[in-house]
Amino acid sequence: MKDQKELVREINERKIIEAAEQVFARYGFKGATTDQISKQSGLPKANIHYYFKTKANLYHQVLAGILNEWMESAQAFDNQEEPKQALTQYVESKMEFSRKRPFASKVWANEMLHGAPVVSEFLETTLKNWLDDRVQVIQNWVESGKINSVDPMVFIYMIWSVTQHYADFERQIVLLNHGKEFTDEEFSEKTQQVVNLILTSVGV
Amino acid sequence: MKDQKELVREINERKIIEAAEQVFARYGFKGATTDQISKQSGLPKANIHYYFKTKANLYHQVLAGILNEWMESAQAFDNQEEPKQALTQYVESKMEFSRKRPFASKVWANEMLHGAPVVSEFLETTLKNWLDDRVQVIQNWVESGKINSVDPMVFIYMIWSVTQHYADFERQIVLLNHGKEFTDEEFSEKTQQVVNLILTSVGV
DNA sequence: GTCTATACGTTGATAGAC
DNA sequence: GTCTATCAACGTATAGAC
Repeated sequence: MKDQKELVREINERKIIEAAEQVFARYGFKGATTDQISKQSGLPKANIHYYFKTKANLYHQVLAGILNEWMESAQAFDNQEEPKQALTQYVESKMEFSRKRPFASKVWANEMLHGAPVVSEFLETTLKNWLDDRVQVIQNWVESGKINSVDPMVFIYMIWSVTQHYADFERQIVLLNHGKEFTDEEFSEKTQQVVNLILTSVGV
Repeated sequence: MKDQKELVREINERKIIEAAEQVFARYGFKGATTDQISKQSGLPKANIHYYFKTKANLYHQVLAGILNEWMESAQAFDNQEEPKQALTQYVESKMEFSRKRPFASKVWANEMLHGAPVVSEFLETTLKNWLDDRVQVIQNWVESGKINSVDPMVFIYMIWSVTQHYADFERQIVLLNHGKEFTDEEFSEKTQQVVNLILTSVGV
């Protein structure tokens, strides 16, 4: 059984991580201040340090949570055998992630942009392994004539960049759309367009 | 005639702007320090302030330079009438920009990621106008049956995101490539793959 | 576990000699 | 125009009362 203190700890840690993710997304690691995170979370600044010791450690934990979600969405690639179904499901899953978790995507993009100082090891191991498997899947599709001949890495990077663009460059997209955000319906239409472009690009 | 002092000023301002672009790309606006910029430029810190007054002003000027280049590369879209030539030239031009000016691309991406606090006005005016014209060109291609039916904005965002990915996510790409950077030849092959995918995606 | 007050380091910016 | 020395502001982190 969890006692009350553990429960309080869990709730507060979650509040702080959610607040931190937003503030890191908006201002970057250095640009974010513990004061902003405390105000966003509704808890006093000293408590941030009580629960997470340092700002750097808090950032690590925010990224760890994002990595988990990243890998979950990656599994959408595997639930189908045929390229059309697998790719459709994967692209839709990536677009949904951009829609639902724009802060997470931005924190990730920011980390990459600045040289992945924290997640390098994850990229070289877990993600590299995931990628090698997927490259093989795509290679098999090519060899069995199910999709056009294509460099699998270039193709995967296209999927990543196009889908993540809707989160990371959200502000640019809004400003180029008369300052209006997409409705759910509009975003759903954009998603279908993206799926079509990606499927067509490899002849599916 | 320029006297010697003006010449010194020009040379030093250029040195500082180039240094600043690199440091801002690596660490973001807040993460970059004037001390790092001074060391990178080879000039003492006080001179940064002598020439540019404030760090914020220096950042503005770095972005202004990038905007100019952005628009220049944008013109590659107009030099050809037919979709195949126009798109090929534009995508190659964007890929070349990512290759030659990765720091510029990263500073731009960082600015977008954090809500475009400095370049919002440019986006809403100059870039919006450019975009509207290009949307019309693509719409005409669709209506004359030269390319598949497609949402022009989705298509343009695909071109932007895919090409810029090679600069902005450079570190991720290197880490997923056994830590090896692309040679010029490899990058040229990737460029051709990207061109093919984008042309094929709209049936060209 | 919560929170106020504060110490300490870092960094943007300037003064003033050359 | 150049550069060293220094200041003032800010932000992380902690001490210690409750």
